[in-house]
Amino acid sequence: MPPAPPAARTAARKSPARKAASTRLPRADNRLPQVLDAAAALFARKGYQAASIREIVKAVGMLPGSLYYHFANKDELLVAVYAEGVRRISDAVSAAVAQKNDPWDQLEAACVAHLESLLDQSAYAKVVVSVQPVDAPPVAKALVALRDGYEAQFIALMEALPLPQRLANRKTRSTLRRLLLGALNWAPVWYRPNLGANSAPPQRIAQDFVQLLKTELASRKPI
Amino acid sequence: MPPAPPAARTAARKSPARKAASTRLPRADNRLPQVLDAAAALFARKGYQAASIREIVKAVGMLPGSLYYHFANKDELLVAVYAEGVRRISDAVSAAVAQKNDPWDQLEAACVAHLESLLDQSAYAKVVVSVQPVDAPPVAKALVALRDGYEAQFIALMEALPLPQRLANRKTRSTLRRLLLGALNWAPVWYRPNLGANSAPPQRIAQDFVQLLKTELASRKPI
DNA sequence: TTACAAAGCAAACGATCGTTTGTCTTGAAA
DNA sequence: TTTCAAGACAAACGATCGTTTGCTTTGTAA
Repeated sequence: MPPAPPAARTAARKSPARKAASTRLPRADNRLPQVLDAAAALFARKGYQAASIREIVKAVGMLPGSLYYHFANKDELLVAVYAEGVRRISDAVSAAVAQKNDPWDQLEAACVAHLESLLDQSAYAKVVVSVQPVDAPPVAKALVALRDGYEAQFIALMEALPLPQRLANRKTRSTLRRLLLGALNWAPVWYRPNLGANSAPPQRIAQDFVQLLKTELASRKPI
Repeated sequence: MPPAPPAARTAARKSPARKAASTRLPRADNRLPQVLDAAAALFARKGYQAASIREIVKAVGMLPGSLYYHFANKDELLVAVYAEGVRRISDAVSAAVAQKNDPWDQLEAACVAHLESLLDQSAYAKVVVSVQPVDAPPVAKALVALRDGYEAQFIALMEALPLPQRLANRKTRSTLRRLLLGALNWAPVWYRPNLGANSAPPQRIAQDFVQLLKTELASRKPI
C-alpha cells in the first residue's frame, strides 16, 4: 500500500474541528477550553503577534506541538478566540437589551454591556476589538465577517430609535452608530482600571456617551 | 591601552542622537529621513511587530545593521516615528484651526485635519493611532506621553465651545472629547478608500460627526 | 475487558528575528 | 589637500518563532 502524501496526515490531524467521518465523542478531559482561555488572555494583554504559542500552552502545562492537534496554525487559533469573543459579547448585549423596552434604554443597556465586556469581564471580547484583522492577513476576512455579524445588532438598535424627522434617515443612523461604537471601542486605549473612585467605571462611561446623545437627539421637534 | 568595555562602544555608536561632544554636522547624504519614511509606511501598513528591521531597511537599500547607527533598537525607531507623527498631525490640526474663528468651526476643522491625516495623508499619523503603546512595553510610557501631548489641543478646543449651561462643565467636555476622538481614531478600522463615490471621504466623515453633535448641542436653551 | 481514536509528549526542524562586531567608504571641516 | 568622524557595509550571533514528525498515553464505547 503506497503511503499517503505527507499532507494527508497533517490534514487528518487537525480534523477534530471538521467532524468529517468522526464517530467518537471528544474526551471529557481535553484541555481545549483552557487553551482558548489562555490564548484569549494573552492575546488581550500582549497582542496577537507578541503572544507566542509556547507562552500560551505553557499557561496550561501543555507542550507547543500539542496545540496543533486542535488547530491547524496560530491564525486558526485566533479565529476560534475571535468567534468565542463575538459569541460572548453578543450574548451579553442581547441579554441586556432583552430587559428593556424603550429603544433608547435598549441602546444604553447594549452599550453598557458592550463596554463592560470589553473593559472588565471578557478577555475574549477584548481580543475582538484590540486585535485587528490586519494582524493576521490569511484570516483577515474571516475576522471582519465575525465583527460585522456582531455589529448587526447595533444596526438594528439604531433603526429602532425614534429620531426627529430631520434625522430619521439611514445616513444619520449610520453616523450615529459609528460615532458611538467607535468611541466605545477606543475606550480600552485610554481606560485605566483600579483607579478607585477617581475614574468612572465602564458602566458609567457608556451611560455618559449615550445620555449625551439621547438628551440632545431624542425628543426634539423638527426645525 | 586596555580596550574599552563592550558596552562603551555600543553606547558611543548610537550617540549621534545625544549630541554629547559631537562637533561635526550630520552629512547631507545620510538616509535617516528615508529610513523613517519606510518605517512609518510599514508600521502603518503591517503593524509594529510584523514590520521587520530587514524589511524596513530593504526599502531604502540599506543593510539591517546600518540602522543601529541611528537608533539603539527597534523600539527607539518606533518612538522616533511616533514623535514625527505627532508633530505632523499636530501641525496639520493647528494650521486648520488657525483659519477659523468660531469655536465649533475650529473643532470641525481640527477633526477634518485629524481624520484626513489618519486616513489619507500621513503614514506617520496613522502609526500614532494604529500602533498601541502596549506593542512596545519598554517605551510605552513615552508613546503615551506623546499622544497625550497631542490630545491637549483637543482639550483646549473643547474648553472653548459655547455650551448650554447645563452642559458647560469639565466632565461633559471630557465625555464629548472622548466620544469624538474615539470615533475618529476608530475610523481606520472600518474605513475603506478607493470605493469611489460610494463611501464618504475622510473630510465628510469628520464633518458628519461634528455636525451631529453641534446642531444638537450648540444653541440650546437650558431646560 | 478490549479496541481504538482522542489527546498529548518529546524532540527536533528551518526560518526569521533583533542585534553586534569589525571594517571600510566618503563628505566636509580645517 | 589632508584629516576624521559620519555613515554604511559585510557577516555573523544567539534567541525565538511557528510548525512537523513519530511515538505514547488514556478515556471511552462496544
